[in-house]
Amino acid sequence: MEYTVQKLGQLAGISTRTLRYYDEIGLLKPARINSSGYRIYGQQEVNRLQQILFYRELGLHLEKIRDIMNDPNFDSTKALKDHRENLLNKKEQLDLLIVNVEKSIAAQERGITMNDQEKFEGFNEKLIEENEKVYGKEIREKYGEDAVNRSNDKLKSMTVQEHEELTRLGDELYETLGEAFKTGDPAGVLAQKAAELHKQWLCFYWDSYSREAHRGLAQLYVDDERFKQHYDKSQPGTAEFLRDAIHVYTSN
Amino acid sequence: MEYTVQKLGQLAGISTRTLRYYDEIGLLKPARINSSGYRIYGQQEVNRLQQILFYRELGLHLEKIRDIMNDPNFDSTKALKDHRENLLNKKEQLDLLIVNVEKSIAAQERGITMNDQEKFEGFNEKLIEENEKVYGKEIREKYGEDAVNRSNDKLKSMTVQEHEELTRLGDELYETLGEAFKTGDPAGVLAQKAAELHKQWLCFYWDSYSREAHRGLAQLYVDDERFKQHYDKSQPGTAEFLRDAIHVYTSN
DNA sequence: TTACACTTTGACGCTGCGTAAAGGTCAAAC
DNA sequence: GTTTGACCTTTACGCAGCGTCAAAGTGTAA
Repeated sequence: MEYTVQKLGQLAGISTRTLRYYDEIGLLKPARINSSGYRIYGQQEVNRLQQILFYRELGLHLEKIRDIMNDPNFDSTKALKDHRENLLNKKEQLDLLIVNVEKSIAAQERGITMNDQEKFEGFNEKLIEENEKVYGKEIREKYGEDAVNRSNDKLKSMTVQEHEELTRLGDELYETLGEAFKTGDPAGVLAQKAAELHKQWLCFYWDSYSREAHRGLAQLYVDDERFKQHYDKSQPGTAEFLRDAIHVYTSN
Repeated sequence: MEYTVQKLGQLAGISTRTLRYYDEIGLLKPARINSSGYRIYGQQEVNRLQQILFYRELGLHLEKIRDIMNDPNFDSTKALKDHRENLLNKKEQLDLLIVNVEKSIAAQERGITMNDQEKFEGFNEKLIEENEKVYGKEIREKYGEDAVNRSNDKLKSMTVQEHEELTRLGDELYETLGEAFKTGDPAGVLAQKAAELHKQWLCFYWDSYSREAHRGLAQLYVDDERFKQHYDKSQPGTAEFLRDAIHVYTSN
């Protein structure tokens, strides 16, 4: 039985392009070329193609398949075992990924519903009002009217995405800070990471950053009972710890 | 704080090429370009890059990320949920693949160790001897000396790969035949597939195929007790079933 | 001034084909 | 004999996400 590209393609359920490609890379050469240049495949090639597709379904790269099929000395069992290792690694990574994606979804759902634009637009306003009511006076005294106004403007003009990121950053800071606190070392890697995150978080509100202002705010967190309560919520002493970490951070 | 490509790359742990690519596709544009054409990134870009890398780690395509980040109305929770679906599908496929790879490894290990070339080289000889001893006389009588010799030559010159394929084909035939037998219909899809597999299996031994010879062999399977025992091993009546299936197969 | 590290744009390469484009071939129908 | 229409051929771009030259300009320290 002899086959042209299309017939063989139909038999095997693959495209003619695939067959020409396999010829090109030397994976499956036709039995012969007829006088018009047509590729002609025979029974052996059908068998070989079956074997190729078998390995392909197992997810092996074509180059690997070619190695296996061209060299009879090639240890195909070992190749399959290696391949299984790869797949298991992939699976592990994939599982991790899925867990992370689910965490992210949960984090987003714990927060605001992001696509509810109406609610959101009101939300920023409310956040500012709240801010004003609670901390407005002190901050205005400490940093001046202009800075606070600029900060509020920045908050108002924030997009949903930026706001989402801010929330995420806040969460990450909170978590990192919690971990860092357990180490007890404000100069440690984790604590310094927390300080860096805090800086980034700040940069959402401030249009200019200075070490002094950063330190000052850190001190405020300790001095002001309301800030302190926020940070000490789960682990008392966290506000002081953050201040110390920021102190170290701003000294470098 | 301002960053050039390399500084930002080091900060984020990515290459400068990646940053230029992200600029090119409009995913992350620098804050400004300096007089010499250098890309200069600011704090906002660092934040945005963090967000980008966050999504990238979750395995989202850059285009998707761009959509999410550029359009504040974009429902990122939905995007993540879609993405989770994709990942779960991938996981399912991957699990299937792993099972198949493991099956294949087991199948290979049930058979001969393929990379033991020495053993194998002897193996073909022994297979022929065995063949000769058991069936040689009848087959020679039925099909003539030449055909048998050609068949034996073919067997001897077989590569490890071809032999492996032959074994696999035999296994597949055996399984398919078992399934087909349960249906009880020699003209059914499964039985016809078994007949086709049997033909392919034959083509390893025969250098020319004819329907008549195929039928003749099928009849031999029923008439000869030793062949019959081989096929009837697990389900009595299989030899007759195969003969009937081949009869139908060779009539089309 | 020279060396050296850094930057730019431009372009090819990787996998496994899909998808034209531009042109020959073959069998059947007119 | 010719015209369809279904085949076949080679050539080549496109895809994702960069890695990796190459050629040429820029910044800075010795």
